[in-house]
Amino acid sequence: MPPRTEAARRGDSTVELPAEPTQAQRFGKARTAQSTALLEDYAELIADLLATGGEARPTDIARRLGVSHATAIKTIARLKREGLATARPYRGVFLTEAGETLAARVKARHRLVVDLLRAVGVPAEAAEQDAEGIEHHVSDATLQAFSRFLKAQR
Amino acid sequence: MPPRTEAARRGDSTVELPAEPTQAQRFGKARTAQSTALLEDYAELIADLLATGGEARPTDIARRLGVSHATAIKTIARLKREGLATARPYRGVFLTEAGETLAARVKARHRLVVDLLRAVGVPAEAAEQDAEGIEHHVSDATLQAFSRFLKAQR
DNA sequence: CCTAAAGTGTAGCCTCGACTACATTTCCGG
DNA sequence: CCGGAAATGTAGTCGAGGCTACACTTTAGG
Repeated sequence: MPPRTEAARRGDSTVELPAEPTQAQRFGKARTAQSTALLEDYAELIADLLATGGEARPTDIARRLGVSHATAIKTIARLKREGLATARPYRGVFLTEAGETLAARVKARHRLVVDLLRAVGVPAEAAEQDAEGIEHHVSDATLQAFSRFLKAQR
Repeated sequence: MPPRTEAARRGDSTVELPAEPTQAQRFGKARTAQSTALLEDYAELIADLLATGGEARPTDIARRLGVSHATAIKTIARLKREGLATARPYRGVFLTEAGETLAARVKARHRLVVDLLRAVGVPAEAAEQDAEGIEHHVSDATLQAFSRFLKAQR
């Protein structure tokens, strides 16, 4: 039936491990998180630009994220498709209710992650850098734990 | 020259923020980390399969990661291109020296991340789940901080 | 007021990572 | 010893997220 691999033919153990659908699910979730990560970053950045500068222009967004303006515009189109932002040609980008909510949640989460990293002794610059990647993979349960931990520290 | 956006025309602040190439770099790094994440997962899993079962077959890898076997095979091809693994048709997958090294590093990092999450009070299941996504974004500096923190705790 | 520069948008191309569908190889069991 | 099931490999497609190149608006400033 199934071909044996070289290793198996060499006479190695070939112990039968009990199924791991769990691990598959974990990887799947991590992959999914990845797909929403970009939208979260955009929402957060747009909210920030609107708050501090009053306007969110594709070029500014592109510069802040380090991508070309064309890429930014395409992603903004995706934000619109997902109902997170509105934008009319040559008139800047704005967030919908849903977009604002997401941005607020993402911002709070970012701060919490950075604070926790700092609390366990991670240097400031590394904390900021790593948080950028980490934040998108932190579940609510973990977030709550972070919050509790920080409260206990102080 | 530059068109003003709707918000700016509405008379909002438009404060001039001093450049942020820093943020762009951070996002860029986070994106790069993402591209190596998959290879790290594969290397770690292959090492695990070889250690516990003596063989690493594309189908097993696919099942453990929750993807189709075609996807697994394509990624294995990429591992070969990157010099991390070797594999001959119908003969199983093996790691090169570089692949083994990577796998060992990834495995140690994974454990450290999980341990730290547990140490700050994250429930076991959430820690395992989140670590799967987080681990790929943890820098060496952060890793060292984690290690120090855990040592101090005990 | 009218032009040119900056910003905006569009089109086309690339790679990755995932999929389905189909072809090929291996080797177990009758 | 050979037929078929399971594993393996190949081809083609898709969307996301990048890019460059080119076309079109807008508006500051002479």
